[in-house]
Amino acid sequence: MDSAILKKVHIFSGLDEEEMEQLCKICRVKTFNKGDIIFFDTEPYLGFYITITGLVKIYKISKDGREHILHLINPPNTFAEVPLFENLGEIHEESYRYPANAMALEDETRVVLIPARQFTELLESDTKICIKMLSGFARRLRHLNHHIEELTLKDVTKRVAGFILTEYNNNRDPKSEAKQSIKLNISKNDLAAYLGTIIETLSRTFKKLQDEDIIEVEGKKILIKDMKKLKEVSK
Amino acid sequence: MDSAILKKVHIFSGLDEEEMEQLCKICRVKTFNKGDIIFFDTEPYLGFYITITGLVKIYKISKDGREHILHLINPPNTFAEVPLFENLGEIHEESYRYPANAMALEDETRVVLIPARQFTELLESDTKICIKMLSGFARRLRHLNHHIEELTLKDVTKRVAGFILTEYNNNRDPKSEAKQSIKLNISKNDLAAYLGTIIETLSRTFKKLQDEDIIEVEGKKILIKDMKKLKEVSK
DNA sequence: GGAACCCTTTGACTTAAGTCAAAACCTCAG
DNA sequence: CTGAGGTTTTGACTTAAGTCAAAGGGTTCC
Repeated sequence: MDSAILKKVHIFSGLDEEEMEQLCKICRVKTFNKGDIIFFDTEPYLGFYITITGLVKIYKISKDGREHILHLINPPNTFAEVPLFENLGEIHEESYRYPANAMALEDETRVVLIPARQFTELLESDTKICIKMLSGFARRLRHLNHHIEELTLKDVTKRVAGFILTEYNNNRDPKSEAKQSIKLNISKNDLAAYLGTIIETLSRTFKKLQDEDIIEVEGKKILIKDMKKLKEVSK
Repeated sequence: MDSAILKKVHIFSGLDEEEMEQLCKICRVKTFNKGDIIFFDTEPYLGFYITITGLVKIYKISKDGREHILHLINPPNTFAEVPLFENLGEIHEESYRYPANAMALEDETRVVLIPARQFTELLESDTKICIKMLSGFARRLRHLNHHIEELTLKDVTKRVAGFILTEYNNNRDPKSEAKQSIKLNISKNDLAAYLGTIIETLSRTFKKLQDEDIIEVEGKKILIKDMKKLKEVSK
């Protein structure tokens, strides 16, 4: 596989040519279509993944069938690395499983599998990767803490407003000119599961924000009509 | 300070005598009483902490004054290490703050401050510490994921039951003989904040579980009367 | 074009959990 | 012992959000 892609992945950005080549040798590329399962939480752990194109959701299903999305992984990013370090002894045991489910949300979602054993060896020989990995984990921890804060201390309206704002800040949309808008790349059902609610409530919340002239929803496009009010309502 | 204490901390367990001594030189011990603030989220980041004795809560306050507890840190464990790796460039800037508040929950809570700059240098020279640190982060990530799952997919009753069970499994109580019981080391108010609810709801939930003969609450002691039902109700 | 399908919205209803306020309980200092 | 403080429980009420069911709307594929 092409090493140029791996270079874009944060944790590998410090590797030299030789290390890169070694890495390329051990990893396998897979392509998925929308709705395909990358792994279930019942499968033995093989290693972690890197997204190259497309979108991946990491999610759990409750006993009564409700789904909650823990992460949405955009390329180029890693997922399922946590088990690598969790119980250093048990990692090669058959009973060691993935901690959640992963599904491709777009067609042509391409991911790279980095097998656990080989990668661990690479890690042990390179502090730089370790520190990059630590920084990746740190960011994810921050994100999860933020997510918990949102879920426990804020109601759905605040969460929706907050989501629109971070989404807007993350991709100061080059496509839609100077317009203050965002484009959802996931279904509303998935968005609801990510925000810890259900689609009906999400729908009503959008309507409420629309009635108050704060946003305007046209399918997957959300126009921010009153940034000040939106910020106010998200707090 | 005494290096024997630091050795018990997981991430330092692999250090040799010399490294240990170096570490001891740079760190500072502080003692707090119940209710004392260790740091606010408004303070500039100095470094991370290790608990030696006592109990520490890491928490956030919402705009309307509600509190949510992100972690309860028992000795010997670290906290506030995440900022170390988050934005490697900005760490020494004055504007770099702690991400949440930390408060001692018991008298004689002793913690060690490990200053950021010196520790980073140590890290760069030692893969073993890095990997230990990674494993610590991994465990915390797992914990947070689990916490999110609980908060979004389960109601308060299930969360309370789940809390009792994990608490019971974590300290198969040597003090109370063969009895199936746990002892809360935090106030019910704090427990409520940790479970993402409020004290009234927690109180009612305890009562409900009591009425169903599943547990018995006597102040800070909780007796498990029907383990099977408790497990059932936690799912 | 239209049938089949999925995704989303809307409405009516239920329920879990939060709010507010008062009472009960606990414990510790004087 | 007593009273002031905090903590916990209880009760009556409100409300946000979930459930269930039906109707719209848009896409795709023969």
